[in-house]
Amino acid sequence: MTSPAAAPKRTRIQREKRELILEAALDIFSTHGFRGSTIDQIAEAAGMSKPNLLYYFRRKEDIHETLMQRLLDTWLAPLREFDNVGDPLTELRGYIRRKLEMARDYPRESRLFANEILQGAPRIMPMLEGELKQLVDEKAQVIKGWMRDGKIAPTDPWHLIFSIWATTQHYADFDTQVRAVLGPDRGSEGRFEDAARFLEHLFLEGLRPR
Amino acid sequence: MTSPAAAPKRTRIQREKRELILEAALDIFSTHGFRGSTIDQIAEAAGMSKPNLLYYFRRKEDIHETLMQRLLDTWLAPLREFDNVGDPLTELRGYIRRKLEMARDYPRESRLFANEILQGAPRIMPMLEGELKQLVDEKAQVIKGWMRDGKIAPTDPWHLIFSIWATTQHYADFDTQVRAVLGPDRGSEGRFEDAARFLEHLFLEGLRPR
DNA sequence: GCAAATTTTTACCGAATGGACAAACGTTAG
DNA sequence: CTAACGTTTGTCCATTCGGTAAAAATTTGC
Repeated sequence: MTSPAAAPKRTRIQREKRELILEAALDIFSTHGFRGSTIDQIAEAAGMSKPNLLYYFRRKEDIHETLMQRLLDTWLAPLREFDNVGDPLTELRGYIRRKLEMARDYPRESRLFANEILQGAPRIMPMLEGELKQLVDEKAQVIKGWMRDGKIAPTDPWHLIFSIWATTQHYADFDTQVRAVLGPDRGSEGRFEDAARFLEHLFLEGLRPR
Repeated sequence: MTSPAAAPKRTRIQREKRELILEAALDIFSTHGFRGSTIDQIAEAAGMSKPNLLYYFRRKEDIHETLMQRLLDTWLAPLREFDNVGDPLTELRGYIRRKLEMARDYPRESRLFANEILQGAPRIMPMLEGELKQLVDEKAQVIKGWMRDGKIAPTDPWHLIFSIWATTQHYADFDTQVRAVLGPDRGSEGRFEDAARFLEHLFLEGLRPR
């Protein structure tokens, strides 16, 4: 991305306050989107004045950009791990579970990403067409190999990956709807376990009775 | 919702221009969200001046509300249709296909809805907890019946419905990402058919080889 | 064809927003 | 202790935003 030529050399306070701001901004951006969020909102959530915040990040966009860069690093980690070693079905089950855990533990990151994509990915399109596509194509080949070897049913590996993303991230991005439909009876822990069990069944066995 | 006590009695021009505005607003709102969209943007997209637009809709929120009401009517239609008659697996396959067709034919509506949910559903929460929950609970019972009868594998009907929503709407909401990853080789028609074939396989057979 | 009703334009307003700037205040190294 | 540096605050500004008011232009019903 940006060349790390200029070393940032930050003070203790700068490091702490920047973290505070990013934490607050993640809250705000992930629920209101970039344009829907104001610097004032973020500043208030971070417990400081707007000019103070602007001392640490010169522009609103800088905050969003920093957040986005961090997000992408961690976001693709599960897919990178996803490897050829071990039993294919176990590997897939593990990937689904890790993605679901991320939706549970980092819902704001998921929503930040969803917002960006919904708006046409204006800031990360190059990354989607480059790094992401490359990674997905690579993993799709791994899956294709499994299919050729008869280890998993032959079908489209790209759409398989999409469907894993869709089903797991749904629990972060559409959390509001999921909660509203399920009602308050079942706490978030129970919801997570139910979802994990269901998705495992869906991806491994499908719905046709055996 | 709001009592239709006051008959709207609109002129021809009002009917036409309101449609024009709603059409333009759907474009804008679905990609920028409510707060991220401006009246000016919508007015320009509709080919008229801001004050002129405000002659037809007094407030920005009125446009969004009208759009939302229409959306919800058509959005749940496939789930309403989804009935007890006929073979369960056929019924499910039909529902998935209809939802996927909606994602293909009405992606803006899907994104409008996604935006609303992402932001915590501030304007439609009552509908989610009322009408939607009721409908889903009802259909979940139908599915449960099928499971009891051994017509489909026993699993969680609520999460089954979520997973159908997630996988199908993904092709509208994350279209940008899907296109970026698949590349330009395969046109939208091909993408749709691939997705339909894959989802049918996933939901009916799962991935374990037989 | 014309009066009444409807539609469009022009000009404007107050509030919110992203951001600049310098003065005041704290912290820290020597 | 103090000078240098880092941090915070108060004030201000230009722009954009949602929305209003009234005049001008157009359409419609008779």
